[in-house]
Amino acid sequence: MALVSIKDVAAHAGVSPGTVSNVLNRPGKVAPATRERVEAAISELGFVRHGSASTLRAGHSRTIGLSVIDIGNPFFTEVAAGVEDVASELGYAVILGNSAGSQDKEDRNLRVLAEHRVRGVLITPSGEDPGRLDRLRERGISVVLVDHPAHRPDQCAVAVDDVAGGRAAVTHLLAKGARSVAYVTGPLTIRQCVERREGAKGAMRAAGLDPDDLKVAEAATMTARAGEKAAADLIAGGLPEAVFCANDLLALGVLRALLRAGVRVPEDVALMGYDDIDFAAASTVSLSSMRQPTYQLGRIATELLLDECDNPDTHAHQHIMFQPELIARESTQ
Amino acid sequence: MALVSIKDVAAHAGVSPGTVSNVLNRPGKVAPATRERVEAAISELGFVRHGSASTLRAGHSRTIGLSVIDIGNPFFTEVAAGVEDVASELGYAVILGNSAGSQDKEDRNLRVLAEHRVRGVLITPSGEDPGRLDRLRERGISVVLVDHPAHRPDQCAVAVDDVAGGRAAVTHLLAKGARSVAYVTGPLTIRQCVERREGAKGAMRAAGLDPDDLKVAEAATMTARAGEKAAADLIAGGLPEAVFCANDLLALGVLRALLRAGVRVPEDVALMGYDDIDFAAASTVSLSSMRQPTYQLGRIATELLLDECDNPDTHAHQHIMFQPELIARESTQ
DNA sequence: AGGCCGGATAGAAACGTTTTACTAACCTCG
DNA sequence: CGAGGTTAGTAAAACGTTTCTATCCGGCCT
Repeated sequence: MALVSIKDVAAHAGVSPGTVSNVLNRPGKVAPATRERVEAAISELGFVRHGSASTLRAGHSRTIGLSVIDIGNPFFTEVAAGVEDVASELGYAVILGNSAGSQDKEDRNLRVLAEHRVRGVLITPSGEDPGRLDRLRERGISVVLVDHPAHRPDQCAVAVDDVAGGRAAVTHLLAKGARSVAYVTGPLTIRQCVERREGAKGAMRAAGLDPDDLKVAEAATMTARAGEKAAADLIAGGLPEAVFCANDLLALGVLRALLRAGVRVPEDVALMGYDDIDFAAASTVSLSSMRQPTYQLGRIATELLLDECDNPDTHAHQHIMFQPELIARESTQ
Repeated sequence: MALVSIKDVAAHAGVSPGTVSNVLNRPGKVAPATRERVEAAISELGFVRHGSASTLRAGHSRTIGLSVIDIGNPFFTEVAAGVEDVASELGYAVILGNSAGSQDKEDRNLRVLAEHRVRGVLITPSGEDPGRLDRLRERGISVVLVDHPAHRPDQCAVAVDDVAGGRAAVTHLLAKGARSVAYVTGPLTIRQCVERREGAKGAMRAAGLDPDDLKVAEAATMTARAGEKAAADLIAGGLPEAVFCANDLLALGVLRALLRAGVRVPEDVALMGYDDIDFAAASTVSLSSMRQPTYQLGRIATELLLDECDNPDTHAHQHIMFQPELIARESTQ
């Protein structure tokens, strides 16, 4: 169990521990001959640097945190893939936190990240409490918001315009002839849900309809199962001509419930999702959706975060806002 | 930036640092009055323990590693959700590694985990080289295999019987009347792909067919896109009466390509996937599949790992093998 | 030739915990 | 009433790095 330390390497190579450290961190500062000797010793002894000791002394780690709302949602999975790719390219480890929509769980996760002295945190916040994130910043942990606009100017954020997305979706539904529209949403504590609703209302207003006629059905979670339940309520309460869902998971659930109830899509009810996850195109009735640059969201957020960490002087905070893209498929033919 | 340390807390509470440490780690060992004083100081000063210092001194961390083959695959996502839930319940952080099917990337990830002195590693190995895992064990890092049988007796593993799964799937296809079967697989470096193929051949043998008549199409990755490509080859080479895919992602791709080519499923070709991801039931033609206890796989593997870490004396290594379950849907009607 | 300079390395301190003696005070009981 | 045991807390060492300062040495300049 007595693992080989930098001292053992030093002894084996006939140099001081400081020199080994230099080989590891500033190879330029050490004479080629010595460097080779040390490198030989390292591989001979199978030395692996003790990350905690390094973090402790250096004051910062090569680890970042990623906190998402639902790791089961392909949207976040794809974000995570982008994050993981960049982090791994730059030698950073990623600690994953799944808030499952609960502020408590998110707080617990952030605490764990703080204890680990992560270099920075990528987060899609579940609520609207910037205070907790400010506390991280006070501790020297950079924060980049993912799929969320910036809370403050001196902060990076990568987002997609959800109001525009909601507007485009419902405009599309109305253009297909629908006069009554329902909005199946996740918890209205989630910003994305609220903004997509505002966009939807805007579209109705623009079409000369009363935005308050948008029938809103709030599901407890943004999952297919919750979508099925919401659709049942919708069916019971009288069906609209079109349904806009806050994400594709909900939409797939709604679709399943509608078809089971003998409702034809899109003939009886037009249906739109959001996110354009891979499975939207493959579903029973292929699903119209709003596409977002998901993988890019993860990549860019991570690049911004690591730039902020590694080049604090030259780093310029950025607020990036992508525009979503409408993908029309069978469900709104 | 000078964060508050255990010494500051000690000074503020009028005790020694050792006592603060005891409050943190063995609250029973310190008198209630003192404990309260220390706890007050902790929250007053906003103290957060420095995980690296703790890891360094204590010799072990409260972090585990999770290395999967493809975080974009809902199968692994669900495993990850199970892992994350258990870890978070027990106060462990999870470092995520995505090997993307590459041994190199997996090696890099394992190295990062070793540097972090993680307590243990959960891994679905991409190849068949137990040596690298043994090296982790030599460094005192427990390893639990996920969705993979044990390499050795003194090791925990949680797996699902892939041979049985392949056999059940093809038996089902043959029972539906198919005489010719194709197997669309991912890289044959992946054990699951090989074993499901063996099961498939076994089913053919049992039905009095020549197992070598199983037409095997190997896709480069286990994604829907690769499945589409494989299906194109299949169509070009003459269609079998049934197609068995090594996972649902491939199957969804095959389905898409077949339908686009005007092939009816299941009338012209019966189709089976594997994993029973949520989207299998929602696809254009709902997909028959082999269900695995995915979330449980993650939960149980993590419980075994943390038991091995926290109770090394009483821990009994276990090799758990689940049986998959056939879910018949439209695609094999 | 003596002083100086700069490059290469050694040596030691420090990072924030945990843990191992160790002490002091108090109790118990013969 | 004192020996022995228990409890509560202290002080100091240790974990494995990084980093700062100091030292050494060879060569160059005047």
